[in-house]
Amino acid sequence: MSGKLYFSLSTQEMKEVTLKQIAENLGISVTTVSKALKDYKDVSKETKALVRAEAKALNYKPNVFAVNLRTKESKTVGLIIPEVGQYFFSSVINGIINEAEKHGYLVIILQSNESEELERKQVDLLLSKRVDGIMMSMANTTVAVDHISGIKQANTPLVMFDKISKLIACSKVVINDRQAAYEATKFLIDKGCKRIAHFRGALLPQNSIDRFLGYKKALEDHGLAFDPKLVYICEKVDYDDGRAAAKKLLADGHKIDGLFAITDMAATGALTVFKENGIRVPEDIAIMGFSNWFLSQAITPALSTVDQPGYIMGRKTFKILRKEMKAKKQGLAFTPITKTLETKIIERDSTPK
Amino acid sequence: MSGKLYFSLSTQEMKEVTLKQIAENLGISVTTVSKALKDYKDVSKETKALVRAEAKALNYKPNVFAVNLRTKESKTVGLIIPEVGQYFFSSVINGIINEAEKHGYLVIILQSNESEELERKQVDLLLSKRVDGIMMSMANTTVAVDHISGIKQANTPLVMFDKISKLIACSKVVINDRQAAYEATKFLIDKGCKRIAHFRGALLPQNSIDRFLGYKKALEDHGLAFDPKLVYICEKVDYDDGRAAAKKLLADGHKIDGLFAITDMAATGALTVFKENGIRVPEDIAIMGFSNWFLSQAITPALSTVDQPGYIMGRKTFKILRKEMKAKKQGLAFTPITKTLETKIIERDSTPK
DNA sequence: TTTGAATGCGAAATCGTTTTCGTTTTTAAT
DNA sequence: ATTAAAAACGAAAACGATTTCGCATTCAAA
Repeated sequence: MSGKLYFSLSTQEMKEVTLKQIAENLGISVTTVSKALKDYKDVSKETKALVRAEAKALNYKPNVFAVNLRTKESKTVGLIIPEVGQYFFSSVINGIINEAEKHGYLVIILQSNESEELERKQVDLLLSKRVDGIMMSMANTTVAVDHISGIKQANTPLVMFDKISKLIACSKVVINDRQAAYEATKFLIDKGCKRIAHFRGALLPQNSIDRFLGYKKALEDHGLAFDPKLVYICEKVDYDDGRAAAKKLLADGHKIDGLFAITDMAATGALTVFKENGIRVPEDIAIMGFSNWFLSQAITPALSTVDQPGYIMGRKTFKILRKEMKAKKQGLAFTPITKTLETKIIERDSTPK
Repeated sequence: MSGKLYFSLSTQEMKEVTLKQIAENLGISVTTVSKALKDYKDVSKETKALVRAEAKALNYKPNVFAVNLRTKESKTVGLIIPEVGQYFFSSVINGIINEAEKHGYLVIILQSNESEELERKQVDLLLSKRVDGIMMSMANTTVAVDHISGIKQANTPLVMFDKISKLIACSKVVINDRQAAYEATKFLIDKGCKRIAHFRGALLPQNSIDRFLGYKKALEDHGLAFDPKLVYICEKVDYDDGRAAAKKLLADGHKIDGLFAITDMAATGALTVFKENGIRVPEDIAIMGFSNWFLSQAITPALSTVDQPGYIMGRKTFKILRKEMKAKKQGLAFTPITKTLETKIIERDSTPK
């Protein structure tokens, strides 16, 4: 496999193929070459054919850097999420990437790791990269949102999803967290639960608040007393948080017969703790999760939960962003759209039949 | 909140701040402004201060499109993986993004969905976007690899990880799948297993082959007969595949006392099927998974497995890519590096003590 | 044959930075 | 006062594509 056997130009000396190159080869102007490739009507059929053939022969690829500069767009969009590793977000990413690719857009992904400071940096980064649009779901810790309104001020299309801020006037794709939580809690009540605990998320994010409010309202609407002592906070809403909260609940000596956890992960954590303590699920305590995480059916007992359509949310988010980018390009005004996606209760074995 | 209360320029009329703008305001040349901002030594302290102040005042941000065109680099790298949703890959992504951001690089993520055709398109896309480098893990179905060697031919730095091809001369970050599988199997043997089944991955990917070979070798080295009938294929190596394979194994009537599955997901699927059929784990059948997926400790019994360091793999992958990008920039030659990461056995409850 | 409109092509200006070379000015040395 | 060296600045040419004009042809109609 000696290198000498192969025809190869040193990478140093091989020049990129440019419009100029093609023009020279054909003895015509760069202008005409450009127009021919873009199918302008003031170029003859014959010339077009010639140019295309030559372009193909030389394997011409337009220099995006130059195109970007001229057209002022990059066909690239940015996405800021708290964490790639959270299953819900990875399914959103999935939807976004697939939809974006379909329309020739590439996606730059950044994660805030739930930090407002990082989130700010990332907005700056994306803006300075001059992406054509930004999609984001806020970090839990974000309180001030001026960096987000900064996106709009920079005249960059923006769509928020899942963790949104009511203070920002932009398009949004969400679920009705309050209603979904209400229904999940009501589902437990309908199954006969009388004392239902809630593992909520951090204090700040809107959906954490909304799910809590839905839970509370459901209790009140059905004649059950709301007891703030039965509400535990899961900062990171993950498995370990769920375990910790469950241990605390047990240590506090509260007698409950139902639990509504803000995520399937937290619910799973609680489930294992209950099992370890000889508490039967669903006989002693019924559990409702939230998200329909793909493995909630794999644990024992399989988790009843609320289906939160991440993939669809991702696709919808990009679709709306694209609308806004299009409008901007055409100099048209764009009125923000808010899309609320449907959720539905998934009944499995962690709630009584 | 009437708009009239605010000072605001219509987005149409507000011009971007450019070097020219600053130069005019200060009555100096664009050249000097550019140099001042880049801290050239042939600009006086005073002028630099002036320029910086003005730049700050106008909130000047360099136009990356122009910078890209001049410098021929985008400070953006591409990443192609089979699926974002697979936990192992999402932890790799995590490592890559964090490391990249640290050095001012942004990451464009594309997923092949295990399709060679898509993978080809994506390589093309990334190349035409002129990313500074590419990181990739191959799709299961990829056989021809000319599109991958095309990356090197385009003189674009490339690092492959996890699912690599031996046919490509590029840097690689991997684990020793064969050895890890050998150790996992040996672990089962040491626990007393005599008839060990293997749920392998698809036929093509190298790591699927290697894990199978490690399994086989371990059997042979320890006086156990290798029985091809005990090897089942899990095409997508996920939960459902694991369930399907386990059902098939049971239906085939094979008596086994151990199972080594190619992923924790497949192992979990098998585990649930065994439990459903009254088979005790680990008493009747011991199970070893692979990857140390974060929830393998949440299922019952907690899964013994092989820890595969995804996050570290991601970081290392980007680090090597950066070395290569640096070398290219300086016109230096670069010799591909292959880094093999350590794995380790994690003992939990799906194997006997 | 002349006029008018099509039709086909290209020169040149942009997009906003970077960088190479000069040119000018200042400073230090003789 | 003269000269050499150093310091500070700018003109202009890239980078590669897009697009607006204007200038030639060609062709059909009168």
